[in-house]
Amino acid sequence: MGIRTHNCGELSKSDVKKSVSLAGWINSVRTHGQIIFVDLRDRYGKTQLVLNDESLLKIGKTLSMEDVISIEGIVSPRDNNLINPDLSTGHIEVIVSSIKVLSNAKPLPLSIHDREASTEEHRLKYRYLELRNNDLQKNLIIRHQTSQIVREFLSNNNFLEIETPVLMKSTPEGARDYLVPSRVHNGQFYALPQSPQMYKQLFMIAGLDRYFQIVKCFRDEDLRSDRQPEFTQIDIEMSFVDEDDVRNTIEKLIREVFSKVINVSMKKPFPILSYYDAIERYGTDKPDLRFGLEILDFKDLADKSGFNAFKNAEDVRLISAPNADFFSRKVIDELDSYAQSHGAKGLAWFKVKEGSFEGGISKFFSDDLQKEIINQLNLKDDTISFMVGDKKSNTLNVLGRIRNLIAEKLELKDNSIFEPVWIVDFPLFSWNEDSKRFDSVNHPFTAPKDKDIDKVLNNPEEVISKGYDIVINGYEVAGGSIRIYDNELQRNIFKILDLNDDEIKEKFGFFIDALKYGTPPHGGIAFGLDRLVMLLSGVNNIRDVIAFPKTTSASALMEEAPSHVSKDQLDELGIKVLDSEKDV
RNA sequence: GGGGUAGUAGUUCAGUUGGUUAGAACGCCGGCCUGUCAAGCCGGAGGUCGCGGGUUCGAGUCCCGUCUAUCCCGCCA
Repeated sequence: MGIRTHNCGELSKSDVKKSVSLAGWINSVRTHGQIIFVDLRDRYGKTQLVLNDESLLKIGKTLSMEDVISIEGIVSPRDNNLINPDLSTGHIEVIVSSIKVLSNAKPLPLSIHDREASTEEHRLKYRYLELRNNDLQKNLIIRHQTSQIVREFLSNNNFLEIETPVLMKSTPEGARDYLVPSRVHNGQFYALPQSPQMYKQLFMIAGLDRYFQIVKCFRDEDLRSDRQPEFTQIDIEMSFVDEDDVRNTIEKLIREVFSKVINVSMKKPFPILSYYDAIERYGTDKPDLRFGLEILDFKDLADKSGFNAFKNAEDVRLISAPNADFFSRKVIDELDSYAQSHGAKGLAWFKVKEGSFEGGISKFFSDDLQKEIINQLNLKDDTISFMVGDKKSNTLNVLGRIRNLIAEKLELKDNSIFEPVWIVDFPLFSWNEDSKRFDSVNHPFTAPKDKDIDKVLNNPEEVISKGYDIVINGYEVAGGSIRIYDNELQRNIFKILDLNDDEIKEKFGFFIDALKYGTPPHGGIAFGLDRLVMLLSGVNNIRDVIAFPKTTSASALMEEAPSHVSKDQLDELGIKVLDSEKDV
């Protein structure tokens, strides 16, 4: 017999009397003198071993948690009253005939079965131990399945998976680049890709027609619970398509993934919301549609009240939430300070009870005005309304955030529900007040709507783009656009972005050239695979779907990267480190 | 760069208005135990209270600084 004939999750009643060998980790040992029970664990499950022979008992007593052993034995049925319904193998146990300790384990620096019970610092330092945890393994399995289904679906639809360079040219647009020094060309640097954007468009120019890649991307910016310095994109590009073609293909892909990975069927077709409407109704371009709580315009009604702070404000918005009694003074204060931390001067409120206002700023509204408001905004009894008065961009932004916080507190965010929505009609440019010039909202290769092409040079702020994002439960899961395939239009876009001819040539020369030699209309999209897997796994932290994640300060605690390097290495690269305490 | 939270045994935590020898659970080591399944019972070992300074007769506890992790703002086309 080999080290193992079966794994620890597959033996059942039908295997009774079989002679088997198993191997795995000791999950627990229960000694009873003349009989010892051992739970043996591997990725597939747990199997109960029974030791009841003199020589085996002696070894059994020396076993401790996480030792690795192999055994040989006979599968035996359990009596009805001894069945463990919590185990897939709970109807049987293996009567051990021989046992071999393959490897002893020292006491572990963290608890494998209770991930919450350890600090993140420990979990990341001993990640290989944390990865023994069942939940974490489940997430990685979901990630694997997702990749597999994406590959299968796209391959079946004529997409080619093609690799692109990891060492590429630095283009100081957008995020900060990770740089790699060149030994051969001292003083020069490669950059790690923030995304393979230009390469995939070049594939279309090359006539490869449909491309995809599951690919690492790198951005040297500060991190968040859903951001890592290196992350994975499902990168997709197609030729001879318009926005509908891309959206239809991608919707099919998303439906396939959710249905095959977690058996969820999504609505058909996905709703489409314009950027403008998303901001007006939800205060964000990535709205969570699992709940309503839409933001309402309150300016005209507020002006009729005696509340001067609102009369002086450019804009007043209101959001109404159910379950008024839940909102105690304490909860309201918490929401208020959250609003203020995001730039609101304050968060006004009143409750609606039996047809009239109560608490907060109620006294500034006459009885007649209260009735008018309740009717016009359709405010229900037993609700609470929150209001912010400020510049329009602020009222919407703050209430958009308050909307999410309220939904969390009222537990309206059900992780088993998935509400996808396309966000479209983004502006092409946004004015950057700091640098006094226009930036691309998406990236500089995004095409404007055909009807807006004439406005590009004269009224850039009015131009709408052919961009689209897919948002699920408030997460931006994918974003993309139809690209510019006209050399002249691309040059004009660069002009609006305030890049002069020399800069264009220096940064994008090869790309502008490529557009001259016959470029098909094309467009694509890129998914954040990590965020997609977060949704599928029902976790809200990106580290839970990555095998070896970095910390918030972009360190790898296990292998201690980044690290100092030897002077010889630096000399070869022509690099001198300034103000460093240790150069090794 | 800014703000919040956390750091005490191998692990997770408790530790009162500053006061004797810093406790508990799990794990580890030893013993008992033939039906447990997070087994149970008895005993034992195990501590630079993140690090550095200060106040004090006396600091895990108060003050200052610093490091690390985490959440958020800025940032992330």
